[in-house]
Amino acid sequence: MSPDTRSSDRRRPAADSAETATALKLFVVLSRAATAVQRQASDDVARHGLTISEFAVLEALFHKGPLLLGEVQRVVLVSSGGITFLVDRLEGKGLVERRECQEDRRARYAALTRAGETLMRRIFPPHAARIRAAMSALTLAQQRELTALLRTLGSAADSLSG
Amino acid sequence: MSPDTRSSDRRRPAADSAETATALKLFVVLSRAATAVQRQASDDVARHGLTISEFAVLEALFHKGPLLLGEVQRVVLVSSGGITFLVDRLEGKGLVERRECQEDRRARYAALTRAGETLMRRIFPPHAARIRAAMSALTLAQQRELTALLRTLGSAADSLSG
DNA sequence: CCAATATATCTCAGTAGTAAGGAACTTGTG
DNA sequence: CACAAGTTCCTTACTACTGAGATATATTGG
Repeated sequence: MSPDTRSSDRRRPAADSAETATALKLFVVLSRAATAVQRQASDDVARHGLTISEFAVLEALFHKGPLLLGEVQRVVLVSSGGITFLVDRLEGKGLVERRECQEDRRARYAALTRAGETLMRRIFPPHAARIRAAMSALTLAQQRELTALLRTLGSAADSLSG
Repeated sequence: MSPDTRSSDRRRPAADSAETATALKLFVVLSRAATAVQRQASDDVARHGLTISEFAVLEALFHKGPLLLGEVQRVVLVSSGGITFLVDRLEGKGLVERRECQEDRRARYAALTRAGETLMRRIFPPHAARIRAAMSALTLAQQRELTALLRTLGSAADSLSG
């Protein structure tokens, strides 16, 4: 597509290896930054006996109301077996309940129980504040720029896999 | 420190919530981008029967030579039990071997075997090319900028945990 | 030198997840 | 209608870890 890549029999090894080195460095830094920020989130929710994935389910239901399990799965990005397991656990903790779906009897809703709703009202704001604190080494403008770059990168990488 | 945060009794809720929303969005986009890129890497090394973590160990030894297990652990960022398990597996595959350390008999080196060296010579270049492809939605300049922002973010978030 | 502490690896039990396949149900087609 | 194909969730078996504690060795201060 771009003029730089139209020919393949005359390569420029030096430029190629500079590109490779840049990409590899980015890969490492991206993984570490994500891990570091996730650890902040994880430490925070662990104080309430929750994992990040459990919290992500609660957060989706908190902000969007009852969702079909498949919808939750798409938000949380976990396998189908994983979402069953997650909702089982949250049901065991009394924070979430399954409800029937009239229109499609294969499907089930997940919904916050009253206890789940109460818990989220209490712990979501400080959790959000902790995420904000973790990001606060960057200015708002930098955070927006970073978000834009990561969105481009993420959707391009996603589309490579299907 | 900064002029905006010197006072705590007069807040600006609107600005606070804009900051929170930006930070939360960044958190989601960061996690997804990292997952998407890691999936590319993972799919690539899976063709050779390796996990990302196994490949990371091989790569460290390939580029730096024999390393103490603790040093490998710091590079790959897994628990102490995890590094033992990883090196066990790679030893089982004949790609890595443990060696004694004269100066400190508690410690052990991990080193590539000849088979490990051969394998890495063969699979590292196409792996690097795949990472480069996954990043190629961004220009080189954007990749460098992204790296700089992520480095800032990552080390700040790290220092919050100790 | 001895005791206390620190360090490096390993062991073991437990956990969060995946992947593949199956049961129940729905939808589309002849 | 009847049947094939698709979907929604669940089950099962497995995997890659983590975290706490054990073991062996090293270091430090008295």
